[in-house]
Amino acid sequence: MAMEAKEILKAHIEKIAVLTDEQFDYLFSHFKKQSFKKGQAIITEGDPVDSEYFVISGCLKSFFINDDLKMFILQFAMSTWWVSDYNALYNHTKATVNVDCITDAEVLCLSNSDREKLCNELHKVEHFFRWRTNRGYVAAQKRLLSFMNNNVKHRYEELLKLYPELYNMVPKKLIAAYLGVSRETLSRL
Amino acid sequence: MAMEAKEILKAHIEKIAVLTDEQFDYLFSHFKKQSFKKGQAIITEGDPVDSEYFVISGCLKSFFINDDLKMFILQFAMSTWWVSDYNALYNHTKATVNVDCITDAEVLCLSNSDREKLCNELHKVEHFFRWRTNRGYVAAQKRLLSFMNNNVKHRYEELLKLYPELYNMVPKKLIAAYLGVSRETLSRL
DNA sequence: CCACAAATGTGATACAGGTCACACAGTCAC
DNA sequence: GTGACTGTGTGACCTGTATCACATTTGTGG
Repeated sequence: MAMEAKEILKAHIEKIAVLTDEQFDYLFSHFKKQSFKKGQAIITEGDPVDSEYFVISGCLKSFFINDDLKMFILQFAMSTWWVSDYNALYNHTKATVNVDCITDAEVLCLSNSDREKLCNELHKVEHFFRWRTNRGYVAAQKRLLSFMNNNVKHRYEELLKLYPELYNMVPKKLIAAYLGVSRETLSRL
Repeated sequence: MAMEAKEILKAHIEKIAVLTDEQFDYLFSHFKKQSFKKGQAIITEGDPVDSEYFVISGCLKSFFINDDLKMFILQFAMSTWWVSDYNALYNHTKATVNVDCITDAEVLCLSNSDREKLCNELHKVEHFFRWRTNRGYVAAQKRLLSFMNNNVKHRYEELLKLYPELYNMVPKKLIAAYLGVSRETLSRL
């Protein structure tokens, strides 16, 4: 099972940066495997954030709660996705975003300082993380455009086409919180 | 004037990555200075995209036109901002996003292949570009949250607080296109 | 298997923002 | 200066979505 996590991370990184076995083992030695139960919190608003998480199995969400206690979901995270409060992580501030588990989950935890150390020591690792953020940036821009351009129904269908597994895995009210509409409106399709 | 552009880029990069003079000169030799007139297009939908642009002076916008010919602004870009159609640039596809000039502008143009070459040759350059995209990613997430959480008036005030110079520099209908509302609604505050 | 909680569906109503139409001011070319 | 074009304000009306209220279904722990 520990082997499986290692293989998943290795396959994920190899698509972008080819590391020797020693390099990868060294990289991997900085990740801590953690298991969480459904509903458990991983990052809580107001706490300091010092790590990011690579999902092995299960489904997490990162979300924001506003003053009216309304929840907005920034991201669902499934196997091979990375998740954290990146604003807090990069700027060393307290979390404004929460991360918790929609299902039981296994993750690999990497601290910010270890990531920076590894990026500094291994050029190829820095290359990997540059690529990863590039992808995240492009995805965020696309989502922004979809928000401005498309109505709720269109965005809902888009989401389900991209991630059909969400339909059964997560409650509709969370999907509504991702789309930025009320659960009642989503229910009426 | 060519000197000025070089100084602006140098100061911008130095905040993150300390290069020797030779390294910076080498880096800089890959940038092409270009001047554009107000209204001129830099990236046009449907064309291939092979460069990104670092703004020295003036104001650009990147925007998307939907099927109903409605315009949505992804980003305004002023001095020291980077702009391109990053989706097309990274994935070698045709542009779906346009970039043009709101005012006369001077930019430094860097091709995708030169950036990748430089990132590969100089670890510190790769570090710089990783940092840059990290910032863009965090900004995009913040904007997404603001879109979901705040009404138009709030977002308008937020934008003007962050970039007061926009109020006089760009027409209100472009600000409306950035906020994702009609110009009439913006006009009524 | 029961009991309670969570999730989901649906009606009635309110309101923010879209759309269309028109007025008027500012800018620019000639 | 005149005419054309762009930018901006404002009224009237329409529509999508939020909100509140309640009913119904599904899930879960004991």
